[in-house]
Amino acid sequence: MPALPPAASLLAWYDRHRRVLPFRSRGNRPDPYQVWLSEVMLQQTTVAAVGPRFDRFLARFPTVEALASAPEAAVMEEWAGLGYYARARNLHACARLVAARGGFPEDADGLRALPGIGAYTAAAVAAIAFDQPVVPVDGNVERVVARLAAEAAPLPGSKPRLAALAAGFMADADARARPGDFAQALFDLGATICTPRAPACALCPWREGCLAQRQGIQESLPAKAAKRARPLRHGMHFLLTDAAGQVLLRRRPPRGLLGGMLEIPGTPWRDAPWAAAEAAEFAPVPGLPWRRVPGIARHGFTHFELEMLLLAASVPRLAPPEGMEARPLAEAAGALPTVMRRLLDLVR
DNA sequence: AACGCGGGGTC
DNA sequence: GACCCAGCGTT
Repeated sequence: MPALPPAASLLAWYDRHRRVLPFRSRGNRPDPYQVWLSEVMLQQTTVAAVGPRFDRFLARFPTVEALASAPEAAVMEEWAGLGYYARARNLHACARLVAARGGFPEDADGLRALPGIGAYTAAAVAAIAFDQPVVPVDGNVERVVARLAAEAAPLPGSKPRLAALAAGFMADADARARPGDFAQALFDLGATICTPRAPACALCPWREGCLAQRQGIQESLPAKAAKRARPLRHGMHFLLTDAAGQVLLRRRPPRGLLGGMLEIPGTPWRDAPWAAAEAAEFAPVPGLPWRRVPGIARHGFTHFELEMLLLAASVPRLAPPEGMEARPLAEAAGALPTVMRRLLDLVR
């Protein structure tokens, strides 16, 4: 293992340059509920996207007990637009377990056993909320450590080695004295100095100890395995409204893509485009005179691109079939995932 | 170990 | 466009 630079240099930099963030406590002791909630929201989600949503979520569910006693549909609706909806389902399940046991476990192993909490989140909550001497390893930390050590092996294969290197920081007494600050200092360094492109090495408190910077290869690290191309899929959807301005929505199956979220009824998403005639069998109400809404709604998912066409019809009064519900069109967007909002954009 | 799982910011 | 983000659960 190469020598790691001193934690004291990073902590001194952090004390001068730390970011002020909505979900980061100011001086007072952090609330474990708020730390946990922010860490789950921040999984694969940018700080800018989480900021306003964290405040809104906290206003609606101020404590873990309030979240535990809420209906799951209310939690899913509050999460709408944030993506990775399994997070919301696991968040709710986790809140119930924590409320039942009277509080969060205070060590990483105990946290790791809860739904939606993996190695990263367990370490982050343990360090930030409970001062446990652990180093959470997220994308920022992987990048910082890969550069410090000039680790040439590509991700994700190099994950175990980078995690082992990061864990080595807790041998430094200065890091061990302030585990929460040290973790957040690593995040801030990765977000503002040791960035994926064009890192600001001239401003880095660890410049002297960075092997990649010394070799001039920092911009090429961490190496990553090539990704597969995303295929294009097609769908046709049915916007059924009534005279009272209600729109017909359907609840998706509880697991899988957009699991548990509301949607605008439609065909399955497949490789080949749909013709209106063959899509008709998927219409929520048979025999209506569907008319094509001009335009194509496009949306990108993690592993495929989607193009959707929209058909519209109206009835005097909606009578939702089993598994569906009617909502005022004006408020439907707030309850729908972004991919479905793209369809509503077509009728505006 | 590989894959499924959203959406948006940024260059 | 391509990359990446305070990753997790399943297989």
